[in-house]
Amino acid sequence: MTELTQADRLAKARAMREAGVDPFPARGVAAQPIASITSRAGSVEAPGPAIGERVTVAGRMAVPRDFGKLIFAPLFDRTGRVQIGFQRDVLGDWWPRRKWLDAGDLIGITGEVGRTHKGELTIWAREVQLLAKSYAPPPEKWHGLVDIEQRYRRRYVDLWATDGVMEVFKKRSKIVSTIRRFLEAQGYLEVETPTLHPIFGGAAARPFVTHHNALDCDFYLRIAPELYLKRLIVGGLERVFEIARNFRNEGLSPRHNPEFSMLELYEAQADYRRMMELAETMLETVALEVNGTTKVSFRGRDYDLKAPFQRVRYTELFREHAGCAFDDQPAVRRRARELELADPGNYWKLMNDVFEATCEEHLIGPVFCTDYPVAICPLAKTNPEQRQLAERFELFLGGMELGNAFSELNDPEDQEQRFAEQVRSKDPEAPGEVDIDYVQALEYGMPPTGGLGIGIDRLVMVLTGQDTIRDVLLFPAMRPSAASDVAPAAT
RNA sequence: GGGCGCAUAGCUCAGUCGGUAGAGCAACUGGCUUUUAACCAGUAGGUCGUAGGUUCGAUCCCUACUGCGCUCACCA
Repeated sequence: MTELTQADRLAKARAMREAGVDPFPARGVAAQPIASITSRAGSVEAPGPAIGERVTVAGRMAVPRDFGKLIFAPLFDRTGRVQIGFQRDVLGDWWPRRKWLDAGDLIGITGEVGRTHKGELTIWAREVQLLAKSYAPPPEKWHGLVDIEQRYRRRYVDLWATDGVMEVFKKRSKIVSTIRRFLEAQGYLEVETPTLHPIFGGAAARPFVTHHNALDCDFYLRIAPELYLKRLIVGGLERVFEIARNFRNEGLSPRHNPEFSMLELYEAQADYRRMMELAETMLETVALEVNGTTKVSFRGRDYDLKAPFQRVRYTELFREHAGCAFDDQPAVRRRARELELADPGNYWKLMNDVFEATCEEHLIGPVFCTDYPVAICPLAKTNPEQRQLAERFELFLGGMELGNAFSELNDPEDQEQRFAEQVRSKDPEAPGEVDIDYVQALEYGMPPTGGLGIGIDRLVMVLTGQDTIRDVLLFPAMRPSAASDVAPAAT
């Protein structure tokens, strides 16, 4: 036992066992969802069909209000909350056992649906069953869990103790399932590709490294599923998607968690224009499905996810806000010095730093920023009309990158050269060796393909109005708790 | 990694210009059959994050450490 257990609760459990009652019985009760009862009960003026009905509910009991011979206590399950009324004159033999119950206990109640004098919907208990004793007391009833660290560390408490938390995660689940249905309806196949990668690629990020004992070699936790999914396009699956957990060894921020979920999809015969349409239609559909509206409020600003989204060219945005052409090297370098940007040692990286410093704040959106300089797009096809540009876009909302897409580069020779260039750069975020296996896949022929990535966590942030990524992750990354906080080993 | 801030009862917080601490809720005892942050009376509960230092004396002042929050940096 840990310091969370309260002696009086433990003592009650022992008293129960002595009386032949198991505080942790093997089986639960067949209970109806509370919401199914409250929704049928109607109003005080027009009581619905549930009134008078005998029902069984199960859930966690909140703090009881004790009147001596009458006790009221709220009970809640995953669907809702209802008041339970315990009466001495109804409960008979069970009545003395009421003292065994504490706030936070999991109980099952069978009783009649009714109302109090004040009209509150109440289930008047006839049978009470303790389903599991709660040794640790719930958080303070009015303030709830306010310590942010504790909220994340003890999400299992936060989910029911903090208003709105469960709602966010239910919505997250609905967002993901809506995306699956949307893509399946378009003939997409959901696939799973490796998380352990011998070479990291498909994005620019520092990887986590791990070791496989039997093979005695290092693996990287994937930073993106991209290169495996495109192998499947070579394999002829033609339309694939994966909702992949990616791992990037980077700092934490309100927008970054070291492990995060990314939707990536690839479609043969498509290009980045089709990906734009797919992205905006998908977001519009998901918003309507989970929120009933395309309007969202995020970080104090209102947005409309109704398709089509605005489109703006990277190069035009650059000229407008950076004040020079993206390929005017002397001017861009001058601008970078004015902005006091550190020189990354590579012109195109510097140029993109200037872009981020001057343009991203203007990408309120939802907006597609299109036609990136090809030099910063190692996996995207060159625009046939403008050889300096790639067929690529990023989707922004509120200055935050939500998505990234391009017409996939399928020329193996070109791809090999771009990989080789990355390796030469010695950039810690670029792979250390050319992914020959991927180049070989392209040598068999990959059809013209459009690919799209959407950050699921960030999309959930937008659709649920949460400011930080940690509020849409059930268990956000945190430093392991200090030894003193860890429960001592069982004795 | 840098800066700023926080750490006191199970929870939420107050407090001590340096003399080892209080409230509300939760708990416990008693009362109450219509409350909904129930109420009334009483009881109990704290190595004041950890380790040093200054001091007659530290929860308070100083230093370091640990954890967390905000922020900057990092982050396609």
